Amino acid sequence: MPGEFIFWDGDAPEWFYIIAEGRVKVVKHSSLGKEFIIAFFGSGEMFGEVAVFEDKPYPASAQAVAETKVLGIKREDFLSFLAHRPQVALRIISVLGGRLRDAQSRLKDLAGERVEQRLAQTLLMLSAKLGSTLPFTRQEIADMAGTTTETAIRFMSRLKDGGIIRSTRGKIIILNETKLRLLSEGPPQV
Amino acid sequence: MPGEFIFWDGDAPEWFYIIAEGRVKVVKHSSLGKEFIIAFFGSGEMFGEVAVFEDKPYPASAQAVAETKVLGIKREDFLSFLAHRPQVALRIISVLGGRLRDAQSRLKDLAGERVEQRLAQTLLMLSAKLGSTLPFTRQEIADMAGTTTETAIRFMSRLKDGGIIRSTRGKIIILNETKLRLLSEGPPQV
DNA sequence: CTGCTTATATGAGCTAAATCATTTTCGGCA
DNA sequence: TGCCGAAAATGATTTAGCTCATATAAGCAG
Repeated sequence: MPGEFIFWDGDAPEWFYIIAEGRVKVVKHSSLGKEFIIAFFGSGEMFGEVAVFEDKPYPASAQAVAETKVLGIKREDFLSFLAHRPQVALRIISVLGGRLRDAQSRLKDLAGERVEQRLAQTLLMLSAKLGSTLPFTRQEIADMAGTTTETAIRFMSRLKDGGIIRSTRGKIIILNETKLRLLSEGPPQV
Repeated sequence: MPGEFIFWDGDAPEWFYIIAEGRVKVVKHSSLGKEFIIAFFGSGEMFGEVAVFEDKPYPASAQAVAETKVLGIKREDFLSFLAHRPQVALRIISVLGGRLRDAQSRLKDLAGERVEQRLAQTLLMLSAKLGSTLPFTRQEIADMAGTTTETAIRFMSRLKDGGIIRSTRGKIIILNETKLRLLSEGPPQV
């Protein structure tokens, strides 16, 4: 069900999940309860692996966004399966590597770039994954970029005025990826 | 040699590295050239894996900090070695998982916590890895926490006054981890 | 159609932290 | 021993973006 939690930050990692259908967001909360969206996952993607492979509590919570069906695999079953399937293991290494790369790139952005660029980056990242129509509210975008809803709204309004995006409630359509990329690359250099 | 680069952001990933001796930092630069330190690695640790497993350019640069000896393994050699060593592959999955967990936790901090907490977090993370004596300048700490040198210095001065740390040039000794942990967990809740 | 909820929009301060500027301290080395 | 470059310290000022407050609009249920 939408809004339903699949696991909570801190739970013991019994299961490892693959999404059969629907969409899941993985979130962490700051000390003041502010939500930060680590990632969205869709059909065919796995999540909860970090906890499973390390046998430590889930480091974040997973929440269904749409009507979602997930496939849960028991930790031990999966590990023993993997032990005899080096090719699958390599595949997983590659997926983890990709996620690590993403995370590190976002780290740099959060640490060193300003909100506008982070927001632009976030939109680009999403469009690379999902295409030019993004089913997200400004609030969700803000929670991914590490800013506030108001700031995200203001930025998006400017993008709209500039003809870079179009949008309806809860949906953003990217019209001009090139311009967006320019914005993401820094202040209009003098 | 100290300062020497082992690879640069954007290079093709020929090699995968293990540190025989010394210390290496992995850094990324923001659009304005500001440095962000993704991680420090010491003896026995591997780096450069992300690029190797995905066969994409290195997403960051690696720079020797001290006199350092690294062991380079050719990408293909390592991959074919792994294909027959599921146990090693599992081990690598676990290392990557740990790094991903770290990165995501830092993401949340950068997005949602204030500098003081991020700095405290950074010190705690380092001390968990290296013990209570940390061989870093305030500048390096700042570059890891995503803040400025001045802000890091001011914070450290306060920690010193509070008896939480002691320090000599280029070195920080944590005296009271408990208090530091309190600081990292948020504003002195009312 | 009518109301109700949630998203989007916009203005006006306010504040944490960056920036800029100077000064002091430290440690290695000529 | 005294000099020099890097690290640390500290003050003054500025500003990006957060907060708070209020308003409009869009979708959905009854």
